[in-house]
Order: sequence, then C-alpha cells, then structure tokens
Amino acid sequence: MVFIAGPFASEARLLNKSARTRAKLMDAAAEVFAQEGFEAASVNEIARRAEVANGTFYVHFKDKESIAAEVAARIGGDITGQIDQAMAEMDDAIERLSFGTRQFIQFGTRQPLWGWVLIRSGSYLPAMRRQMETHLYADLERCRLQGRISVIVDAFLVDAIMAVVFSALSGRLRGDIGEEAGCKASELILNMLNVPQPLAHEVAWKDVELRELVLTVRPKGDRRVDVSL
Amino acid sequence: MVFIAGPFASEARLLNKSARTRAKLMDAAAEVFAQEGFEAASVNEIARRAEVANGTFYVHFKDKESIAAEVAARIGGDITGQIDQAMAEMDDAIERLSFGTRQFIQFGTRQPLWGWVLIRSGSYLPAMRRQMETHLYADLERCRLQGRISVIVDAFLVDAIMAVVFSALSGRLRGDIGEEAGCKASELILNMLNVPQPLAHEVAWKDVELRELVLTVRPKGDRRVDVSL
DNA sequence: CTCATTTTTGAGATATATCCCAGTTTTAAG
DNA sequence: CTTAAAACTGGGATATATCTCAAAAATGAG
Repeated sequence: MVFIAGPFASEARLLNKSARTRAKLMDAAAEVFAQEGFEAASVNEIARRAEVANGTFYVHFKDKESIAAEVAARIGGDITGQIDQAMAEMDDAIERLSFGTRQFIQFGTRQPLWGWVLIRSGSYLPAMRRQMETHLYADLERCRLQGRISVIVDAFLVDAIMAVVFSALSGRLRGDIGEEAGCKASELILNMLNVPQPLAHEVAWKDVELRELVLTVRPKGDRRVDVSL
Repeated sequence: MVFIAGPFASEARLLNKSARTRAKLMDAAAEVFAQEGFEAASVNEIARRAEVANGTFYVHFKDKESIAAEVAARIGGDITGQIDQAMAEMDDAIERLSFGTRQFIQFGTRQPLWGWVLIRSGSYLPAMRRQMETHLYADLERCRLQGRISVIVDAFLVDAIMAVVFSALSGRLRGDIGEEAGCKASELILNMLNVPQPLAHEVAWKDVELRELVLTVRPKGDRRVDVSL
C-alpha cells in the first residue's frame, strides 16, 4: 500500500519525526472528518489511517476536539489569509465580495478534502467559521462605506451570505452543479444586497483569474531541520 | 419527576399502550436529536428519556435510523402541509413565498424542539428536506408563471433559499435575533429573486397573521380506542 | 376473577471507543 | 559505536453502545 501524503504531511516532509507524525495525524483527521463527519469520527480511525498506533495519537493531541480545533484553525486562517492576499490590489468592494465568494468556492471544489471539512464541520468548529465571518464582515463594511449597498450590515446578513456560499460549495461537491456555481452564488448574494441587477450580473460573471490556492500550513514551532539532498 | 408529554405523546394519549410507548419514544428521539444531533444520539439515551427499558425501544423500532426517518417524515409532511393549507386562499406568488418563509421560521421558533430537529438533522434526513424543497419549488414556479421573477428556478436556487431560511431559524433559536428574523429573511430572499426592492420590503414586512401551527401527527395505523370520560 | 395475549423488562453477549502506560524502537549527539 | 533522550507501540482497564431474549408484568375479553 502506497502512502500518499496529504497536505499537512507534504508540508512537514523535511521536519523531524514528531512533526511528521503529527502532520500525518492531521491529514488523517481531516480525511475522516470530511468523510464521516466530526461526530462519527473516532480517534482509533484517525490513528489507523495515519498508520500509527492508537496510543501515538495521544502523544500529539489531547483528544478529538483538540486535533479538530487545530486542523480547523489552520485551514480557516490559511484560506481567508490567502484570499485576502489575492485581493490585495482590489479596491472595489462589490468586486471583492464577488471575487472572495468565487475564490472560496473554487478552493473547496479543487480540494474536495478541505471542502468537505469546511462543510461537514461547520457547526462543530466555530473558530473557523468566525474567521471567515470576520473577513466577510470587513468587505461588507467596505461596501457600506463606499456607499454601494443600502442594506444593514449585521450578523444576520453575514450568516445568510455564508449560508448561501456553503450551500453552493455543497452542491458543487455533490456534483449537482458545475463550474458556474461560484458565479451563480455570487450573483445571488449581490442581489441579496440590492446591488443593481445589471451590475450584479456583470460583476458576478466577470471573467476573473482565480488563483489556485494551496494550503501553506506549517506545524507548530516550525523548527525546520537541515537536510542536504 | 413529572413527565411532561411531548407532541407525539399528547397525540397518542387515548390510544393503546403500545402506541403510547411508541409515541413517547418518538418524543424522546426528537428531543435527543435536537439537543445532541443525530449522530451523537444513542438508542440508550432515547429509551432513558422516554422512561422505558432499553429493550423496549427494539420492540417498536428497528434502530436509530428508522425512528429518525419516521420522526422526520411526520414533522416535514405535517408542517409543509399545514403551511400550505394556511395559504390556501393566497394567490399572489410573492406573498406566498414571503408568508411561507415567515410561517416556517415562526413555527421553528415557537416550538424550539422541532426547530432544532429541523436544523440539526437537515443533512441526515433527506426525506424531510425534500418535502420542504418540493413546496418551495412549487411556489417559485408559480412566481415564474405569474411573471413576477426573472431568475432561473432550479435546484441551486431552491438550495440557496433553504439555506437562508435555516440560517435565520438557527439565529432565532440561538437567540441572536428577535421576532424580525422572519421578515428579514423573507426580504433577503425576495431581493435574491430580484423582486423590486420597494415591493420586496413591503411584502416582507407586511403585517400578516401567522397561524400557531401545531403538529397533528398520529401514530401509524391510527386505530383510536374508545374511551368514556 | 381467570388466563391467554400483549407489552415491557433488564441482564448479558458482542462490539467498539477512549485513554493510559510500561516496554520497545528510533533517533542523533558525542 | 554507544547511549540517553525522544518517539512510538499495542495491550488493557474502563466505559458505553447495540441488539437479543427468556422471563415478568400488564392488559383486557370472557
């Protein structure tokens, strides 16, 4: 059986053994959470997939919650950070909103493992959600300051938008909808904000170049080990 | 400890013992699913709450899935049926949409037990979801036929609207938002459909009389027993 | 009241989970 | 190579779950 390294393990390839095992466990955990959901996942199963003994898990993590929190925090922070960076040059709030939505949905689609983690553990990992909400909130505020939208920006609106985004990603992952999911979701959201229809349509379907986001997570206390190849 | 009868048990009050026990189990199951989620719920816990022995559960249901499916089907069918009935006289598709949304959110709020069941088991009980989607789809089609909306009515749109409705109900149950949740959600949805803003606002916030929906579920093979009071 | 039928009971066989820890293996510094 | 520290192992104590079944209790027709 060939062991195909997941994102965390790939990242940790050159680190010391402890970090590599830790990373393998995090990959395995993400996989199990994605496939079986957070509640049904068991520490045993995570260890089995990581190909380490049962007890090894507890050397690295206190329990299921703690590994989940760590996986989630890394993913959430990394994605939103990267999307934010990809939009560094963008000033138009409406475009930012649309781009962020499409970029996020594309990420979850291209990396279905993470996509499922995002969806299936949404309610169990509030930390990750909050991270994304914060970024969304910032862009909505920007819209308001630029005088582009008239609706009230509050937690209710943020929740509703997130719900639409997740619903689109979910449909995409289930295969119910194709490439256009991002554009459609984006248009619905702009409509929701009362952006004039023609503009909403134009921005949502505009031909933008989405980046191929890659997780750049690194194990805690990243003391990289010297390696001469 | 006073045993407060849940919706199913109340309904089955006058039936034979078997039906009453069955109903108690269904109430308990709904409660546990609502509080702990479907996956974390255990048959033991359900039996404990129903105040019957562990083994009694298996006299009435094959397993957790089967009781869940039954609870879900009854609730879903009953609610959508009742909302549909409450709208029997309404012809305007936009108003139907708004009313249905508000009525649904109010139901889930007034009967938090069912509200949580609806939210927490959404992904595990596709039967219930499909029931609601069908009704929503019908009203959207009506909108289109009446020439009131221009957006494309497809599964994607239905999913997005459902997501907003659930997000609103969830916020309401968590206490993050008050009475206005229904109106706000309704307005956002009409915006999403590109209903002219003034109309969307007017319809969504219109002072309508929402019915106090009550579940009228009945145990299978409802052979009511004669009782002289 | 009697007694066959219906319904419930709860201990127990089996399975799987969590978490611990004494012992073994691996690592890498000297 | 040697050796102490670091990392890993896997069996086991404990807990809890599912589902079964022989026995007990409740029901209600005659």
